[in-house]
Amino acid sequence: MNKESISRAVVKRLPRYHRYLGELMESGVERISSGDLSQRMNVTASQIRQDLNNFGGFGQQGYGYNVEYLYNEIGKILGVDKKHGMIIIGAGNLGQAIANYTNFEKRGFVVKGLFDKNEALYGKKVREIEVLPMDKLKEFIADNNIEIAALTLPKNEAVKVAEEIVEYGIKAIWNFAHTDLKLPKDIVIENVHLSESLMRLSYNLTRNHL
Amino acid sequence: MNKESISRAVVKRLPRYHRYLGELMESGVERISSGDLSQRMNVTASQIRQDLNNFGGFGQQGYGYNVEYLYNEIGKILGVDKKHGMIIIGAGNLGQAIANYTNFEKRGFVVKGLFDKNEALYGKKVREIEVLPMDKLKEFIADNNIEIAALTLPKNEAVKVAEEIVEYGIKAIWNFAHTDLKLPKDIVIENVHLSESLMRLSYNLTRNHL
DNA sequence: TAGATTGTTAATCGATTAACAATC
DNA sequence: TAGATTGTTAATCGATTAACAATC
Repeated sequence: MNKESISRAVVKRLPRYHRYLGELMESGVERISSGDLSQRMNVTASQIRQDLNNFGGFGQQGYGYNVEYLYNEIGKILGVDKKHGMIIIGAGNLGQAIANYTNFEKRGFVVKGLFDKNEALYGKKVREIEVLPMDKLKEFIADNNIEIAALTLPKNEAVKVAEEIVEYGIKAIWNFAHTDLKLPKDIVIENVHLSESLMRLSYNLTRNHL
Repeated sequence: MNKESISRAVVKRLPRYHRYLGELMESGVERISSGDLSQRMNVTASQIRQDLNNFGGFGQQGYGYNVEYLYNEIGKILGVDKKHGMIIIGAGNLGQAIANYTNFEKRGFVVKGLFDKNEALYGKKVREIEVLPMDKLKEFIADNNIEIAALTLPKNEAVKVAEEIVEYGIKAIWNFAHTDLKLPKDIVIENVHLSESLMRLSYNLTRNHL
């Protein structure tokens, strides 16, 4: 029932608008024009207005945008107005880092479980979250209304585990493994490929200093 | 002295080509055509050929591309044929996760130091890397030929530390803090904004299930 | 040689920017 | 009301895809 799909480029920018608006709110700014925001964010005012108008007219001529209202509206578009149950599979440093990062919780992403195949970690707690064995995955996902799984484990394991948890009803995968997952197309996959990020940095570093 | 600059879109794809070619090499494949590679990577053959021809003609008509040769050439373009000295500032879970990830080392990114303001961590070692106090930064960067700093600390601290280390000669920043750094334009900044990534996931999850 | 596949030019598509009428 | 600034259409720019001659 969605009109027509929004371009990836626009979606990619939305969280950044959200962040800037949040900061403006914190510093007590009530209204902002696209021109003003464009300068702070280092983009064009035209782009801001075009982006927002994909979702509706949030501003008012002669006034600009109400910061708090726009923040909340973008929050709704991004789905951070609702709680999302999340688990982390792979309780190594990276998995623990994510489990510890309470800012995700503020945006509605609630880490409810941490899984690992290493028995030595069972019972260990990160904040209030206990490390559980992999054979508890099915039950846990069903019982705790888990939509999202962060995969912080080696690529071979990630591929297998991904297929498994999709069976169990996981709707979205936050993939930190260095591989592309092939899953049914209604499953949302968001990749965080750190080595690719580092290689882009390296490219720019190399080009800069010719 | 560089001809004309390569578009961001192309640069973004290069590491992924590199990864696929590496995997092909591992499985003993010697040559590959753009058509074949395009199917594996789920992109068009035309795009692959266009992308590669930004940097030169690496293929041969009627044959395709030699996998190992192309892998190495893209490696050179990305600068992973050379060693790059790196430090990590912020020795929390995320900093330690990166320090522990030996795959970066394989691609030439050598983590030489780990810094934190928390005295309790001094002397602690992650692999062979010792946690050092912040007031050793200047000396360490100069003495160890450090080009890259990964910033894995809270945003307020990240902003200050970034300015400081640029003074000390850091050339590129791998920024994990949830803020945009404003630095001289010859400094390379590669952002990894995990909460923005999670919000994009959330957007797609929300749109999917209307 | 004939077949395959590149390198590259041309055509298409999509995203960004500019411009301005609508309107608060 | 006059000034400011949006929402939106039109113009430009850039990136992707298609097509094909060159050539191994």
